[in-house]
Amino acid sequence: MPRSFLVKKYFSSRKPYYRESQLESQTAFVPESFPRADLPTQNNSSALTCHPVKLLFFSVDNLPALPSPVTPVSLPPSPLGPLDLSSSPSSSGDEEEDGGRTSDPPSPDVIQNIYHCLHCSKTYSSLSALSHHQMSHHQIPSAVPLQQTPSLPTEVSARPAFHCKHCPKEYTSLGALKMHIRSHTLPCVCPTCGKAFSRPWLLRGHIRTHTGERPFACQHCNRAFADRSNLRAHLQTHSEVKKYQCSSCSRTFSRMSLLNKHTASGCCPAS
DNA sequence: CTGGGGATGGGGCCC
DNA sequence: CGGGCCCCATCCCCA
Repeated sequence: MPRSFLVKKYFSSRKPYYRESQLESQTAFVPESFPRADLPTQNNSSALTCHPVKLLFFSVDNLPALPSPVTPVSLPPSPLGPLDLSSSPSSSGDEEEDGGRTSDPPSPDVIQNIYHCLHCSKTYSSLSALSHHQMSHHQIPSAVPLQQTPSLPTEVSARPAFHCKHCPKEYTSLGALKMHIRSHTLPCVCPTCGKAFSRPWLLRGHIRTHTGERPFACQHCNRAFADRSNLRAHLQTHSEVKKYQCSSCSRTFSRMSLLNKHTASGCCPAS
């Protein structure tokens, strides 16, 4: 479980999948505990919900163990009220992908106008707003890795570089960057427990943990798994010679992690 | 401590 | 270009 992660508010607008154009962020988030009954909207949870909701940051300390619908933790009321992370002085648009989040969860108090433009004195309440604003400075070499803009238009660079405004990562294609940004925005929200995911299929996999569905069956035994990767890992246990082999003692392991542990434990001091 | 299962994240590729 | 899927990797927990 991630040390900390974002929780988005769940809104049941029954949108099949994340479609930015059709969503508007609704709001009211219900911090964990996801008392669905208390949700501002009638939840209809059958459909996978995947939309760009605005989120709140919670540190692990505040979070309930999300995967389990239980453990309601009483989160501190959001200092943001109806969160409006993405709107800000000059932010028009541009909130699609981020809704104002950052990869490293800022403390909740970070939410007021605390995003300062390094190029001028303006401050914004959301990263997206700041980013949007900073576009106007994009001629200036960015001093911070916050831009999502291709660093090329004016200055030529050998290859395009699309920077994530939430973290230092950069990509050579806009598509890759957009995909990455979803890991910050987590647009896909589980209607059952409220947990948010970056991609619809991740959410689907998660939903199986609620439904108990296990579509991936092992042909060698009667076990079944909810995730193909786990089945694959399981299949290794049926194999005499496993996929991961210690280069020193030739012992094989079903998982890389087991081989790593083995190596770390001292079998292979050399490697 | 080791091995295995459960859950999840992310890049890449294909359609 | 975006959605969906594959594959790989990792972390946590439990027997």
